[in-house]
Amino acid sequence: MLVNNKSIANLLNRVAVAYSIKDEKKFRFQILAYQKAAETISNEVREVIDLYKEHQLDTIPGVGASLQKHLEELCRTGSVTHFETILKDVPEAVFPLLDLPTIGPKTAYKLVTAFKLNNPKTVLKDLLAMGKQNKIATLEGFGEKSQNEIIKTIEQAGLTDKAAERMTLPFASQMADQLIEYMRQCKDVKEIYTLGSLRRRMETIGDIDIAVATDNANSVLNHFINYPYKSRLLDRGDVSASILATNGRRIDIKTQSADTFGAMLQHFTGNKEHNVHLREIALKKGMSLSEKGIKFLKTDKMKTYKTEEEFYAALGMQWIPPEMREDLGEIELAQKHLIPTLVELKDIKGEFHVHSSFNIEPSHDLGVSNFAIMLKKADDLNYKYLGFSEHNPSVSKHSSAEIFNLVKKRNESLDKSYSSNKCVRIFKLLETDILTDGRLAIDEKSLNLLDASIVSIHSSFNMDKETMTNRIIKGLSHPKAKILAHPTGRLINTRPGYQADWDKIFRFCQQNNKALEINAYPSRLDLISSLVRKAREYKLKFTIDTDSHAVDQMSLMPYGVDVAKKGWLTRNDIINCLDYEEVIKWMSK
DNA sequence: GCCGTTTTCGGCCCGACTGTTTTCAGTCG
Repeated sequence: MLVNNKSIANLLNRVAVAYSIKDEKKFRFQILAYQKAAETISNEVREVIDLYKEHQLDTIPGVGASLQKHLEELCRTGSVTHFETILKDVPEAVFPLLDLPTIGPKTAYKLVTAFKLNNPKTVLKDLLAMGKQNKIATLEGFGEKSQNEIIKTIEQAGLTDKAAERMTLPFASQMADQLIEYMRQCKDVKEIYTLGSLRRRMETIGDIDIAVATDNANSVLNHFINYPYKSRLLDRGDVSASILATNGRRIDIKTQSADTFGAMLQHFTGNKEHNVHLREIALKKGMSLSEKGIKFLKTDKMKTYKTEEEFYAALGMQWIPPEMREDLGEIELAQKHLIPTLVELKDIKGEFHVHSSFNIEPSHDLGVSNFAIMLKKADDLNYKYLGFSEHNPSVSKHSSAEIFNLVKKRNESLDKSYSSNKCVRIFKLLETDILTDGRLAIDEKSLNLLDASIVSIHSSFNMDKETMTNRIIKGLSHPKAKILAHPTGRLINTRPGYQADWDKIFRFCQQNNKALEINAYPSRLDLISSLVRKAREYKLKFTIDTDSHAVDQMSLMPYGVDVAKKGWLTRNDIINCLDYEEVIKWMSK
């Protein structure tokens, strides 16, 4: 098998599923351990195979002596005897069923064995046929309702392949904003927040989760289930409900009274690992945590919390920003009261990556808005400066003298725009391609017309890791190259990023005063936050840019700030939190 | 199977909701 982190995480999860089917009670803690290791590995920036080669497997949290041995075997031979022994009792056809909501390991196993569904490729279709023949309802533990539910989910899964993909953060945010606006029409809604991955500002979102503080849950839930963009009701209880929106996305709502709202927000914001870790710490202090509050085990008394600040304080901790709640060390920092003051949108004083409509005859797409409009927008955003980074003039269509003249003309036009505006300072930049051999697409003479250049990869994504690493480093080596734009090249739901040795690149950036871009464009959100955290360890500088090709896209800056916060950055880490003069100084260093 | 500022052994998070049940199992977050 392919030994990349994604496939390893998948394998560990399958073993956990097999343990659940075998004997959930007996293997309860193995299951947890395997799931936790899978989660850690899927979020690990370093490839397990590389860690194996460097004898660093013991540095993965949640991987102990036992799993370490198994991973070594996996890296060495491509399979693990122990895993295969466990998995051989579980038919392959079980796994596709697990993607359906409400179907877990036990249910999937019962269905697959009862109907002898042995083909994982057709299992969904085969099970649907069984349902249509009314055969599921006759199985023990199943009935009419569960049969109908299974039929419905399989039919919908077949129809909406797209729904399986996660939403980008900006898409999910807008969807949530629309719902929140609707919910505010209900007079019983006192406070309303997003929860879960959306509140943690994950780069991609599965479901929308919403919390409401209210004294009348019934009224709020009634309002909710009548949402105009509802396609179907999924659950409706006394305090929570779920609907499917017309775009196929699930929306969950939870309600709680205002005096216990802090515990509620806390409970549904952190990821699983954050919450489990917190509750373990609480137990040692004789406290049991839930969405209702904190129960003190000695007295069996429950204390409620209006705010998250009070809740964390009760645990002897500083409040933790939602973006950080992933159990990546933030709990330990909060115990020591060392949580960093994360960057905020208001700290942003400009940006360096917008594409105007000035026809520089570029290698890639031109923007659609002119200098004046973009400068006006920058002023509206209270920016002090704006960096124009059109793509370099196409190399194949121009001589180097023509390129020089095009850049010069662009600069003159920018000077004119500035003299008629004078509010927002201008940086004369370009987004210059790093060619396959690592050279920059335009020559020295043209580069010297610029204050600095953004550099990026726009071709030959499929190089091997070492070649790509050297290509990027060579591209960044030019003194004018100051910022590596959308560093990994990934496009969410479209293509993964290219392979590169990030440690090597980060070390180079650290030694040569180069910045990494956090690109706020919705399908990019790149550098990704896990790598931002890693780069932060090298004390690197970052820029946050929108990569706007139209003036309205300049409003996407908050999503870049979200990624920066998820990467634990403060305003001191970010170039576009500097004043104009300081940026000039940084560029000339 | 993991892990340690009360432990290298003995712990390991908590509740809502549904469906098929007559007191609970499975799933989800």
